[in-house]
Amino acid sequence: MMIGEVAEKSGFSVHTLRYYEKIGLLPTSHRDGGGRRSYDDDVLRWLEFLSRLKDLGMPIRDRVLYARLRAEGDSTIEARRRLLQTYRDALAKRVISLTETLDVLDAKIASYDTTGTPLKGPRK
Amino acid sequence: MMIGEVAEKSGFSVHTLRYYEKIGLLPTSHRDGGGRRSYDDDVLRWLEFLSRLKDLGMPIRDRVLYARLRAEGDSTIEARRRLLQTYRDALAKRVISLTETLDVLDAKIASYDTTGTPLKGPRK
DNA sequence: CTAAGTGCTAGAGTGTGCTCGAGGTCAAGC
DNA sequence: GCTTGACCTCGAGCACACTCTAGCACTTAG
Repeated sequence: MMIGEVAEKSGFSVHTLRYYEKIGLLPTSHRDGGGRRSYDDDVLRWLEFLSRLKDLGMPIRDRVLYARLRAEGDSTIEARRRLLQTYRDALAKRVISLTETLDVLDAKIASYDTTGTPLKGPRK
Repeated sequence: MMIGEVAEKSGFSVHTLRYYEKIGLLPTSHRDGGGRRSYDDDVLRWLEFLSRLKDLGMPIRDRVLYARLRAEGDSTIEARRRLLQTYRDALAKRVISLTETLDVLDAKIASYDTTGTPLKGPRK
């Protein structure tokens, strides 16, 4: 696969993929005869996982750290586990908080719908 | 209340509060004799709500828009409702997606924890 | 009376995470 | 053999949301 296809399948732009490689989120690409990057399917699973880490709010420097540990092999499994555990716990809290926010919004929207005036009691 | 107290109670910095006023997230403050901003308790509830909007990912532009509509009074209730509804729906999807991510992380962490079969599992 | 503390403005600076542009190479179809 | 389009590098630029600085004014405790 060339970079354009990876971009299309992963949802990251070509620019972003090259940027990710530069900062160490993606391993140094294998190149074809013409110097172009050549990828195999594994990269798509890795990008999907990276995308989840990004989405849950892991900053890029920790994603890079995780990628570096991963590249170092099995000896870093414990470090990776601890890193993921930290973000997992934060995420669990965040899901709870966002669920509360969802309730707050629903209440607010309901107050707009029923009374036409926010934060007042129920209509008689 | 002066700005420092609002900062302490709301969790926003003094700098941020002045910035929020400048861009229209907070109404133009009343000033005391010495030209200092003076707030009443309402501002804390408003800041808490703004904080939720921020937390759910509403960009500052739309928070400003919401604040502007709110300042314009009851005639904008329908517009505000629509705005909140949009973000509520996105948030509902996001909560689902983050819950999935939580499962993904838990599975991954569990695979790291299985010391029984040393690392023959999927290595993403 | 004075020093510490808090406040003020305008505007510049910062960190994050991309995003884009200039100027070029390379492979394939017509 | 030329055009088209995807790729390359390097580095600058951008959007967002603050965050901080300089230089000054005001208030309050001792």
